[in-house]
Amino acid sequence: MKLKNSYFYTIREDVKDEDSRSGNLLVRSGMIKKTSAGVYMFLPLGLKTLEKIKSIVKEEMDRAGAQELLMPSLIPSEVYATCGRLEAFGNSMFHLNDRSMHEMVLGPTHEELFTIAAKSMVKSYKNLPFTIYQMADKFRDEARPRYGLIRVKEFIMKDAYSFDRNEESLNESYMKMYNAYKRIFDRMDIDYKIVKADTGAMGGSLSEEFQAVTDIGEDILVLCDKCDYASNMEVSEFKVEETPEAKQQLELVETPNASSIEEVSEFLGLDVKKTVKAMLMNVSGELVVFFIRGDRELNESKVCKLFKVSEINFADDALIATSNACPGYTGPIDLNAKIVVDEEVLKMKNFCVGANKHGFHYINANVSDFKYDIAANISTVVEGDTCPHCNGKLYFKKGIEIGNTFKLGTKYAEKLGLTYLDEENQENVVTMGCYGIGVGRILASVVEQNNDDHGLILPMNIAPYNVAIVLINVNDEEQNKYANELHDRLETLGIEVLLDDRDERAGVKFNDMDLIGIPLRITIGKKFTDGYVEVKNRRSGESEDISINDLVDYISKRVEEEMN
RNA sequence: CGAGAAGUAGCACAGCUUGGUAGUGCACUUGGUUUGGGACCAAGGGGUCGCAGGUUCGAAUCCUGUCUUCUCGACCA
Repeated sequence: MKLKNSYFYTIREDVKDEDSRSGNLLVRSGMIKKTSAGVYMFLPLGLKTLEKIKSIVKEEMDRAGAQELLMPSLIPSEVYATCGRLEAFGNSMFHLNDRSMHEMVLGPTHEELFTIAAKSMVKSYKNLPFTIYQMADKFRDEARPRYGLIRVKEFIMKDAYSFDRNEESLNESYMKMYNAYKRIFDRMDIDYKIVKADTGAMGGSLSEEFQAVTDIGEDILVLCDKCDYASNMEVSEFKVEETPEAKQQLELVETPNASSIEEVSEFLGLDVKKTVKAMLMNVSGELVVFFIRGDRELNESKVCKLFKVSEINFADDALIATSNACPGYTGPIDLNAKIVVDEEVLKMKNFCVGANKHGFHYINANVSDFKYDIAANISTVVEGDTCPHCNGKLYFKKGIEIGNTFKLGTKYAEKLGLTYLDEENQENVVTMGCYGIGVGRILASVVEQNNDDHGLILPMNIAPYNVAIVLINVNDEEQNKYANELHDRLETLGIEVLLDDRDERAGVKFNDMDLIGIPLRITIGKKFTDGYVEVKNRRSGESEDISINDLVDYISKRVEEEMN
């Protein structure tokens, strides 16, 4: 590609519209342009980069034996109504009507359509297993688009779906995808973690997220400093230590004006970890009081799962008044409301709780001093907690979800009637898995993890071009001729090359090539008369003079070395 | 959806308080001097001041409404 007479521009300064490093660099390098909040154009350079990512994903999908197909984006609403997802998605789905007022939506994800497609072909156990996938636009009306390509309303997702006769076979299909995902992200040199995640409304048995580690990540990853335990904070476990302490006698103490946990622990001179706090919540209209250790937070997703609801809220005064709970001084002893205690509390000894009486707490309380309805794991991990698998300490990092693998089970197959006949002529429901990758998020993550003051630093297999040729003096006929020949020669060798033949100053060209992140740069300039050109590595900044006799071989070798 | 801020040339911004018909830097065009890390000089082109209404002899400026964008929160298979 030659820059003269092609679509190419860069922006010298940061734009104020972008709130992330990657968003800014992608806009400034002329790869993308925002059309409205959360919607972007992919310009030639950006599309080329995106296509590189897509082809790596496709290669690995095909290697894992998956077949590509393409689903429409425009879908009748009924399709989503069948599995109750019209409500589940709510207004994050785009709705529209066709001319005869049929209700349609723009697909936010495609479980239903893939299940319907599978029905056309699955009759017998002999047809299973198989995996199909697509690379297609998804539409989600995000409340708040953010961080460039990270959170957008329209995006390209690779979504794959596996179909198996049972859970055991699903495990095999799942592992194939899981390993394909590892290869994909390894090939792109992404710093990522695989974490256990919430199965949420999808209701499957296992969900794992592939999270690119970056500071603008929206998820909190819980990691162990000793073993490979990794989990999304939403579902993270931690080990609860039993305190080897003799039970002491329950005692009512006066705690005037000490209603918050901090105030109580300070007033009584107690470690916050020796206190238990109450969370008064409204669960489906009923008052439920949760008891957790004083320094922890209630984990909303754990609670939602426990009660099989989609949301919980704080209880209002009217609801609290249905019990003898006393906000600020609520405790489990003689409380007439539904009580849920955290499993951690079961192992605590001689702790402090509210006395359901204004200005009073109990100290030296123990589990045997009160009754409860449910004991469950309902609190959120904090940094420094003990790893549930070893004795390591847990620490946090932020991540961007770039991939998700999910054991769906039979939910969609059951509702949509996807069944097969087994060897005994018995009808069985197909077991499914689904596997997503956000292609744009990969690009954003790669940029977020690979940049410097000059711009992007793209890996060889993702960069839109492998090599940039900077022709310093376009008016030197000999050099101009050589540059064009070199460009053509490299192209015939299958190396993607960008020739900067614009009539610009050297500094402008250098800065532009740095900004768009081309891994190797050949500079044809003053040493050309001695038969040398300069080859510079974008990432290391190292450069060396190479004889034009060895140049093509040298470049081929360097490109091949860096290509994963 | 709740709270806050901002919309003026392709980009970044000034002007608004105190109304008088729009400016700076970068980018762009032409000429000249330059030429290995975002050159300099000179002359130019480009703007319904987000949109609609109101006040006024006169509105980028004051008032009302509306749209959009950004920030914080809620939401997020």
